[in-house]
Amino acid sequence: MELEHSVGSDLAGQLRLSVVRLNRRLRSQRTDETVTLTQISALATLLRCGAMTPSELAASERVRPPSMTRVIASLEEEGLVSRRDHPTDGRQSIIELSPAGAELLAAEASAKERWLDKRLAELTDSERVTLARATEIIDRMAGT
Amino acid sequence: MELEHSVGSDLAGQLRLSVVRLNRRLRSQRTDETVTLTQISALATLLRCGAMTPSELAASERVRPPSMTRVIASLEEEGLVSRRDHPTDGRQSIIELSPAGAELLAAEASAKERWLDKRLAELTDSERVTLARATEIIDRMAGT
DNA sequence: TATTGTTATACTCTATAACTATA
DNA sequence: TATAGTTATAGAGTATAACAATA
Repeated sequence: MELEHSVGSDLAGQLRLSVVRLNRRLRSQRTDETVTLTQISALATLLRCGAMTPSELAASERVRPPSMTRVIASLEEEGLVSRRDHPTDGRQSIIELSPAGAELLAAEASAKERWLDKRLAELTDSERVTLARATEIIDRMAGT
Repeated sequence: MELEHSVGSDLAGQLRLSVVRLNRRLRSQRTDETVTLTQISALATLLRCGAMTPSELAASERVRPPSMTRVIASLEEEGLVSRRDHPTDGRQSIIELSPAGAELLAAEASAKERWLDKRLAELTDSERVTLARATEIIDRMAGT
């Protein structure tokens, strides 16, 4: 009983390792070269929530402002976001998804030749439903 | 219909972002200081599969040998694993979970004060079951 | 004086390439 | 010559601390 509990039902530990290892796989399998997962995540937030300031984007992505400064700089270089002045506050600026950024996100969503898509295609409908529900729960837990 | 499909059913994209963001949270919320998630993952593999060579451990963890060299070196420094000579091949060595490493894993599993445990405690039983099933599916997909 | 954002710097995690030791 | 492992080096991703500009 005690043993079973400590070995078999450590959901936090299991989930933690699963996430760490799948994250590793996702990053290593990525051969795209143009954008990183971190950049895609920021672009997806801009698509979902609309234009916002760097600080707001950092808060949405749960990273610190200096980290987001670097992500935004790389996205600007590649033309995937654009920056405009804040209408009333000279310190702030507004980061907006560019048409190229929106196109890239759409292409990502329809590119079905990637590693994860292939693995998902091998699952049953029921398993995919479970994963879809899990992503909702995870997003809620992570505050995204 | 088309819009709904492209926005609502990109399971790969949703899962990818959920994993990237939860991984970020897990690493940033970690205040332990003694071991990293990467180290815990390696220790957990040694517990589950038993002693093995550095190459085998790298393959199990799906990282390259030089990456595992560094993980093992840090675990050795902290006394969480021990190394012994391979009985027949002078090139190889055997990495084994030490009693301190096993203790640390047990302590991790029973430390219920951490961020993820608190988030999980706020969920319903049904949601936790969904996550438990999802971890199994993910582990199968990631080949672990 | 407080806030927004950036720059400087450092650490973790991971990779590839080159090297050493042994088979 | 091939294999196991390490060392050297680099890049992504993130952080804290210090600074600049504006409020």
